[in-house]
Amino acid sequence: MRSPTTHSPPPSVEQVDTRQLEKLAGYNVRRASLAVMDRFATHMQQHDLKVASYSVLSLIAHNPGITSRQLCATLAIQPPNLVGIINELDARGLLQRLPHPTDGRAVGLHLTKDGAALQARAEATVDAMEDEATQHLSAAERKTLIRLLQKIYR
Amino acid sequence: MRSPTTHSPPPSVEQVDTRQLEKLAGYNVRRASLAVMDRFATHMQQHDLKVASYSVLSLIAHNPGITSRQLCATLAIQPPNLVGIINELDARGLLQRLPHPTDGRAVGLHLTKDGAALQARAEATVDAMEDEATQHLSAAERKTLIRLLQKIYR
DNA sequence: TATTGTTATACTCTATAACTATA
DNA sequence: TATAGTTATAGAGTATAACAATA
Repeated sequence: MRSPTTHSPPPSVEQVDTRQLEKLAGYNVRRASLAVMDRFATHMQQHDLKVASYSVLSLIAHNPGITSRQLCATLAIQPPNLVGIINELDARGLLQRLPHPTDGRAVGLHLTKDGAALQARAEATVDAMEDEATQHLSAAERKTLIRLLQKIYR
Repeated sequence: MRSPTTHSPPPSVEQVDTRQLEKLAGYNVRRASLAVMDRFATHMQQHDLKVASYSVLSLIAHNPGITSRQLCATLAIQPPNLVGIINELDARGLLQRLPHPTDGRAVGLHLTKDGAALQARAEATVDAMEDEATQHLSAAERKTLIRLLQKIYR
């Protein structure tokens, strides 16, 4: 109690009470996302890749011939924001643009030999990082977490 | 190898294979965060609040006299980026800056009557939204999700 | 000497409008 | 008329450096 009789000064806070925010799933998802993205970005530096660049590289690797439009829809990226990513990967000789077999407007994206090699190295880094990020989770918990998250955004 | 005799066209993709990304906890956390933040922003529009503004308002409500520095540390915001948020809430008459009882450099933040009223309304909106966002989750699943997320970012 | 709050500033990420060429 | 890819541009959000006042 802070001096009952004499004119008390405005209160100050020592320990911040965050219970109101921390009981929100949204707040926790947001904080976890910030932590994960930060770790992701740090680990991708060794490959000179941004988080988005890795996602694009990975999707092309597993979907040879994928189009820009498909990448945008899958990753929720706006088309104008994908152009720079693709151009940079192209300039680094990591991917190839080939004419689409049936649609003359579209371009099929493929990894070059260098692109495939970098993608494989980056994927190995990501797998190791994933283990690190979820080191406090059991395999079952990790699986549960992913299942519950997909219930939110799908 | 590029077809020596028949010259086949480059392959195209119909259904995009996202299994490689979706097995990553980080990817799912990120996607869920985007979905949640989008919903949050939409719902806060009716109160003319950004996501960050709501967090600040909520923390002041539950921690009268909290300082800018404490807000920054709690919400992982850089001090220069908090200034604008505080100034706007102040200009709207939602908060009051009172001298800190023991530290002459610091300022204690408090909600005005209007600020407290708006915060209460916004909190009710957030609670309703939280129910909507996790409507596909049982109460137990929601609790589990929060626990697992905190294992990642804490 | 360190810390609180602030200004100025820059960098990244994301969003919108409008064009071109094909369908 | 609609769609794929692109350009230019604007707006958020976030980051660093440096300052005045106070500890």
